[in-house]
Amino acid sequence: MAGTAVAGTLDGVLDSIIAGDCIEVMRRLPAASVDLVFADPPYNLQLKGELHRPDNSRVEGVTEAWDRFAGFADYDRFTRAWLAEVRRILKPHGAIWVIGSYHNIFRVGAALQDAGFWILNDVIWRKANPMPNFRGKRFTNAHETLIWASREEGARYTFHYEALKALNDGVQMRSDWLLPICTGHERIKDADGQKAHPTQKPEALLHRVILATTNPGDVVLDPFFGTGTTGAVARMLGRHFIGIEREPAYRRIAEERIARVRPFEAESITVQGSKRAEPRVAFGTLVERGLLRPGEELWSLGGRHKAKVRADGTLVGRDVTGSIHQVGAHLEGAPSCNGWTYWHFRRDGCLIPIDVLRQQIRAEMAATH
Amino acid sequence: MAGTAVAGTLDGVLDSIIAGDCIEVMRRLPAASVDLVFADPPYNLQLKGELHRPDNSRVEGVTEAWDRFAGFADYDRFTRAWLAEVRRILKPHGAIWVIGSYHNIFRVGAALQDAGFWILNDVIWRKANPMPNFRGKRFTNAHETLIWASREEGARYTFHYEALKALNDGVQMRSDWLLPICTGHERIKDADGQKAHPTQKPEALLHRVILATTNPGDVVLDPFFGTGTTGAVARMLGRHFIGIEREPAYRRIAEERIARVRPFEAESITVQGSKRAEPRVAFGTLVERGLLRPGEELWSLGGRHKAKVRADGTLVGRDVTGSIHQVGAHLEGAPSCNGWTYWHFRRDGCLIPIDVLRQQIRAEMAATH
DNA sequence: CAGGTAGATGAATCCTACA
DNA sequence: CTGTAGGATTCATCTACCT
Repeated sequence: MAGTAVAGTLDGVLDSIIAGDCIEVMRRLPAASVDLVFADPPYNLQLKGELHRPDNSRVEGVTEAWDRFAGFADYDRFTRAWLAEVRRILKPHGAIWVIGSYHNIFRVGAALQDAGFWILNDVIWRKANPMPNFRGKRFTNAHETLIWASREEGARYTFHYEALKALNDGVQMRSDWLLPICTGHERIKDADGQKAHPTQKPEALLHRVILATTNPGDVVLDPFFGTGTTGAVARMLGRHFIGIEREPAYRRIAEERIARVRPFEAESITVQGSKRAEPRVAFGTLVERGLLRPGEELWSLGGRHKAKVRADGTLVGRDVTGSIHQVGAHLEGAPSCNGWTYWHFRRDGCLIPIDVLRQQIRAEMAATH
Repeated sequence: MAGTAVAGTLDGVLDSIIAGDCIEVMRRLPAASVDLVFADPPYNLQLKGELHRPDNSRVEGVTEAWDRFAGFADYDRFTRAWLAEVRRILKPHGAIWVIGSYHNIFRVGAALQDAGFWILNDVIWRKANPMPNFRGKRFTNAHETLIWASREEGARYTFHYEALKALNDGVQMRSDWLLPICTGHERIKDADGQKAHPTQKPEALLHRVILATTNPGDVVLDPFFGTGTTGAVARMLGRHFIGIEREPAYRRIAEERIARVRPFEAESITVQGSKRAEPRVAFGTLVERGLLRPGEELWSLGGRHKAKVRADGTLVGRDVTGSIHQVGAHLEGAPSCNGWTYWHFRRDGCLIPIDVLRQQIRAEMAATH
């Protein structure tokens, strides 16, 4: 399946994985020959020591040599070099997607703009099940960023607006996508049962990208092919792919994986819409949005108890502080308490359950789903 | 309310709006004097076919290609200049938030890193009610990006982890925040009923930023103050603010707006505390005070291991002697161990964590304080 | 087989006071 | 400054195994 580059045409490399460094390989590919590039470059994570979960198990970080750079300047040189080759081999109406995290995406985005690409959207992959922040020192890093750009300003590009709208229950697809990370059977393991690649992307992500921004028969090139998610999904969806990958182990896995793919089957499969029953609303949200004021008093069901709202969404009652549920339970001497129906706020002399405010927020959220 | 900068201290500018260009104004402010900077810089770039310089003057009479290059270079110079001043006036343990869209955020992020700031998170503001993409040519641009960065790698920074967790109904706050855009009564209109500022940010967004990353009494500076959302929320939450704004019309609106703000009472802005902040209690204290007797046996979590208390507050286990943490870690073969939750003592046939005794000591300490 | 529980794991820039 | 040691810290999901 490994192919050889041929000047002028893509004969011999279509639907194959080319061995080698992506910059050198792309140099041998003909100009203006590729419809879409999907790139998942090294993130330059700069991990220092070890990290342990609260249960003392060790977190397996990305320690591979391919993610090590001397510094930002080194990383920038690398980025600008591969982007220049991408721009050369892209057709005039072609486009690029790049995925990254805060470690690298700002540098990639600036380099894209400097190279003359024209950003069409940045898209947020919201991870349904991200790894938590174990030490409680930052926000859960729960997303990654994709940039979608055309070859230059004003260039035509492919975008299947209606298909994406259909995929999104009939409303316009937004720039934030909720998708689970790649786990379970989809995650490729090696002979030892260890993950074969540290950063395998979910097929659902590539499904959406390729469906939205290519036509059947188009050529999709991935310069950091890894275990071949891009190739597998391209093949499923009836697109051609070209993979470039340095590591023989990754190439072998990708080849076997793609050989098992049955094209067109995916098109008949309805997409997975992860529907949540009732979106959870934090009580703190009511405070943040000004529906309740910090310092405002809430009355219990029956009016026997009072508590004061704090800015972080906790309550202060007599001798007790905590969530609306905790404070309610404590004041009632009950094992548990539904704070949403227990607590009431006063408006125009009437006591109104705070659950009314939750319904209001849910209505807004439903509009965005 | 407009203040005058004073070398060495912030006297005279605290809780005021300074007129002028933010770079020049910051130059007159003392170094290492500000706890937090929140910046909503101009996006600047090629909106509706017009090109603006950072000072908002129109760029005219240049070719498009030259324009674009000049545009980015100009914007970068401007960005790096104001970031350099921010870095100078920030306290060593201070931090910065910047908000932007794909037009500018990649350049800002790269400039932050180049200036030596250390990115802690990028945070996605998911707009509950974004403007749809009317032409159906792209994804609905439904988010903006914020970058949170400390002054340099390894610097301490303020983060009220527990408060944010409380605000999010007891689970860790993620990096994607769903909040409505600024509309309705919150949106400030001018005499004509037109919106007074094109990009007024919602107070809920600032509420979360300021609550999470400052302490009451801290100084929050906003170099692109606009109609003063940062100042209004800072005042509500018992923080000081410094605004910098060029446009007299915006300054006037902001002053009136902030004058109307009623700060929340002090009790309501104290947030859920962290265990880290509680006074340290030595295990030996429990022995000294007779809560545990020398020679008494402790059982591990799960009951598999035993150890004996010594008079000096160390433990003796199988083949090991040391602190409650060291002995626990050794017996479990773990890199570390919290002895307070690991070890249990026996009372009336029940195993009780020794942490209960620590709570008892802390309560006594609080009462006598 | 259904149902419940325990264990594993994911692109991570993940501590800090005190000697 | 560095080194040492106290002790604080996790969510959603999938697999394996047990009753």
